[in-house]
Amino acid sequence: MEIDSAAARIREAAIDQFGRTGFAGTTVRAIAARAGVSPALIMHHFGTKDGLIEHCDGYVLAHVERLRGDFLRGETKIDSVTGYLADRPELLPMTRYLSQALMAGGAAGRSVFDRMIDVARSNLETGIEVGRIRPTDDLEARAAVLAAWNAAVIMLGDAIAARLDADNILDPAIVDRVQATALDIYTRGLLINEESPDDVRS
Amino acid sequence: MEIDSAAARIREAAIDQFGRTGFAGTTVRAIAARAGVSPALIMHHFGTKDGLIEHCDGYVLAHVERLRGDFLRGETKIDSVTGYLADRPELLPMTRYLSQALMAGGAAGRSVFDRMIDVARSNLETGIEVGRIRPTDDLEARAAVLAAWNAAVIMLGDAIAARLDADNILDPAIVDRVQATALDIYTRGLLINEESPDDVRS
DNA sequence: GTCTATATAATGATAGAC
DNA sequence: GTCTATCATTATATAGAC
Repeated sequence: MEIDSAAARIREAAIDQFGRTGFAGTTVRAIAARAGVSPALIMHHFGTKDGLIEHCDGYVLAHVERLRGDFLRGETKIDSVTGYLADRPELLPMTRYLSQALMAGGAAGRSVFDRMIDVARSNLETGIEVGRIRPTDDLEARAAVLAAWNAAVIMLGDAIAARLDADNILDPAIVDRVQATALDIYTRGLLINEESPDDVRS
Repeated sequence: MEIDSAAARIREAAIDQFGRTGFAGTTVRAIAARAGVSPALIMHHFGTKDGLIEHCDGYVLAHVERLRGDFLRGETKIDSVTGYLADRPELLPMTRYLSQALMAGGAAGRSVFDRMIDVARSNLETGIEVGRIRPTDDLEARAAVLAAWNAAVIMLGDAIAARLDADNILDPAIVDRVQATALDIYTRGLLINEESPDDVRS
């Protein structure tokens, strides 16, 4: 599929629109209008609306897996998280898309979340082995909670950003503040003595 | 509105169904079938589908505010979080409903999340004053992140529970494990020295 | 209050021209 | 590959009987 072909424009429009208004809340007409094509062309290329969703699922999944692979193989030079995100504007609509997939309980969302837990667990194990992360009795629960916390920042990104006076969660200033806040808690904890956690929960 | 009146049954069915399949993904027919009434009766009582959503928004919001008020006034005797949840089975569908509202970006979801941040901030301030919580340079960011983390456990509850071999996030065993995990990190932190946080993020 | 029947609009999908 | 025109279905919403 070539760059800027009609099919590619449809896919980009679909990822963006599904990410904004959800799967049930997005019509193929809305996607067609945004892509500047007729609704019929979408059916021509993808068969059905579900076919389009499956295609988007696969595309987004492959894209994030590829970025992750590049990073793991050391092929990505990352000076700062902020700069990394700025160089990849497609990540904002894609994170929104994945949030919707996560909530819809569909195959892609569930697969992504399971993968996030696997990755968190694997990183925890490595970190514990080399002595950089505290051991735990319940590794699976810790991996699930950390994966959920990371997903939360994506899913509630717009609400968090709005509260911190920015447009979206990938705004450089917001990324820095959220990152520093999480790192601070991960490094030094939050509570001074071992009281109830209710104090920080709503 | 009396207990078990048709309007009450419609409301319960609506909260449950909206929570499962989202606002756009839920039809008034599906709600009517679940409540055992005709679709027309829903329109009779609530005018439009949006009217029904607004009613549910207000009902859920008022319910959680009331529970919170009871707790703050010391009128709720809580032996354990597990027992508290077991005594209030309506909280499971309501948390699902609020998750959908949060994702849909609607008034209720946004209002709940803003309120969660306010509560987190207020609790942080109190905790810092009395010396039980470490101070921070960026209280607003910390409050937003903690609120998002708490919301995450609700929004991704089903996926977390499935991964930990349970049916839903309010399962007693899961509540205990998730609670213990969060408390552990809040109390003792996660990282042993001050390395990059990338190791625990996906 | 509650129903059946129906109007009206929007949606996913198809047919066929170019 | 891409369109216009249209179908069949489903959705919200209304009318009016009981």
